[in-house]
Amino acid sequence: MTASLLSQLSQIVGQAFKTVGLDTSYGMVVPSQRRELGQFQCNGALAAAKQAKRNPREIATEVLTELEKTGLFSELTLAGPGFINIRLMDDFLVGHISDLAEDSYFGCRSRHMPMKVILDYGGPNVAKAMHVGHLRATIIGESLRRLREFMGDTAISDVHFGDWGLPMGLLIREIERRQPDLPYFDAGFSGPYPDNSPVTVEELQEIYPAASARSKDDPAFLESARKATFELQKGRAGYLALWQHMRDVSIAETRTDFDLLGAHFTEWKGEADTNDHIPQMMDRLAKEGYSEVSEGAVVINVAEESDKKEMPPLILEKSDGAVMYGTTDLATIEMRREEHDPNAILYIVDARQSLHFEQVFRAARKCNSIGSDCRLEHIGFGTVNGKDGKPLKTRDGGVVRLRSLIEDAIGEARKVIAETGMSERFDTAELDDISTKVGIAAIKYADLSNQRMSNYVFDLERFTKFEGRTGPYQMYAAVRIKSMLRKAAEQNLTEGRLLATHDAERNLMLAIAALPEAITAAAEKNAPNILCDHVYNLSQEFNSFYHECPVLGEANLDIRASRLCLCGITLRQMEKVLYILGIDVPDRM
RNA sequence: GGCCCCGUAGCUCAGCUGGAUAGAGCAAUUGACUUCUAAUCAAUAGGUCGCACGUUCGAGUCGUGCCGGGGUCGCCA
Repeated sequence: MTASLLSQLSQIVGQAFKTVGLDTSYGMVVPSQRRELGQFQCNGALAAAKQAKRNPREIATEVLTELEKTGLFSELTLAGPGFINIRLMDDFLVGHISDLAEDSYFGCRSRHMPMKVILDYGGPNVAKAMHVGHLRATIIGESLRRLREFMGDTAISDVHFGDWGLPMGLLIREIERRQPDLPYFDAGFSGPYPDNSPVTVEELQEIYPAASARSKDDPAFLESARKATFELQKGRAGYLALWQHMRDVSIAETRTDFDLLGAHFTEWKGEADTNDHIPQMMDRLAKEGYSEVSEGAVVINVAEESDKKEMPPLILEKSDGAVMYGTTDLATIEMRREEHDPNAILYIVDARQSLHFEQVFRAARKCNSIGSDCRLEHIGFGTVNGKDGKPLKTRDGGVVRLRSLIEDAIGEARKVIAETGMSERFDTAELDDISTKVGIAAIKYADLSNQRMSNYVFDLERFTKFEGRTGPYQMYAAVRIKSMLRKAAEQNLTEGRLLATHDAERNLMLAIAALPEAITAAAEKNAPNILCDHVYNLSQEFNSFYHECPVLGEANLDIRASRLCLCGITLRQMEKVLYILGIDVPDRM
């Protein structure tokens, strides 16, 4: 496996520092901020000077002398207070890219210790249509899952269905209020219950808001819903049967959304799956003295002496006997430990739930629900806002459904595609396919390219402009390569040994070589926007290359074969990174 | 009020462990299509990095304090 270009260079420069009596860590090399001065730079002489109390330029000069001996660099200069600017010999660069071409992971796995990671994202709820709030969780979560797989980790993704709290009681009572004759509410009914759901998912989506509203101005109704929730959790047969129906139709509905967004889950578990585990967990926590009764509820005190902020206890059992999502979250951690023994559990959930997760994580540590070697991390994200800067709403103030968001994007894409005159070239089926891919890519790239924690403005017109920093721009670059390679194949042209004959080629190679650092940084910070930056640079360098360097029409056969090879590796990397971002590239557009 | 997140070009946003002249995209201006897809490329212009102190040879980046926006703070998820 090939080490990344930067790590190789850092090692070489580090060795030079060592030779002149300084620590190798000063040899860290980064891409140059000023391309006209070099391809890479090392600022270590400044830091070393501080430490050794010496003149930085003096140190840099000594290092330069060592580096010149290697014969790997075509240009080495000392600039400013002690910056070392570096340009590589073409052979070195070309050799490195040739090595990468042999590695389907472009050197990204070379220093990574594979681990087992559980990603918890998506988080749809029974009866509620998926809405804007689920967009980021799904897009970011899926991207992080693909990133993990790319790095060689075992990635387990769990949709963690919201199917066990008070909303279930509200639904049961509201349905009973409307259809009291259904057998589910008759405690004496001995079954069997009907095979078909008494409610459709569309009905549920109307019933839930109605029930929720009713609970707010009818305390008796709320009370009865609490009781129903409790009874459901205790296993009342009729309620369970009705719940199962509601859950089934809701899951079926969410699958459509997840399919559209390309989200893949290895597990379709939910809060309810913890129900059998909860009693023994509660027993243990009580017996070992972790939980206590406070104001009629069973809680775990998670405040610590050193806390500057207020830290409310985690409530495991409400005074009415029902459990809460903190309870199921804690139980889920224990069950995941037993089933998977993961190295990390990542929760891709709205940043507003950070307090909740801090409570749960503290409780899990305190109660030894999970080993200290397992990372627990809340990967929060900001809200999706409208043009007014406030969370996105429909015109009449309602919740924006995820489906309509996606459909709007595809519609917008279709419109722009029609304007380009593409309808002349492709048939309806292909146009549909391209519109879908473009629309989804527009949404995803716009979402992922923002820093996770920031809120962003959802502006379809801007996302689908197809100019500049958008998903479609990247797709377009990839499609151009595909088209060229197709033509090359038709003409029986073949790839050949890589050469560097033009700066546009060198710059493209440098962009390709930068992937490992982008992958590492993206994984460390759980930040897909770093990959968006990378693929954007790659597309830009390719487009420059495309304009300046003819490929198929190149007269020199060695250069032509080399350029074909470079196009091939560019496309392979582009498609891989776009795949991690969840973006599919059509063959033509 | 406590705590968390955000504040960078007219707009939308990047900025890695503190380094040279703070970067992209959109919008504006100018050039490049008989040419491998112009959904592209090349160039110009645009800035008191919210404010003030502090640490440092050096701060958008680190520390403290303010200001502005958003979020959150015990039986919803």
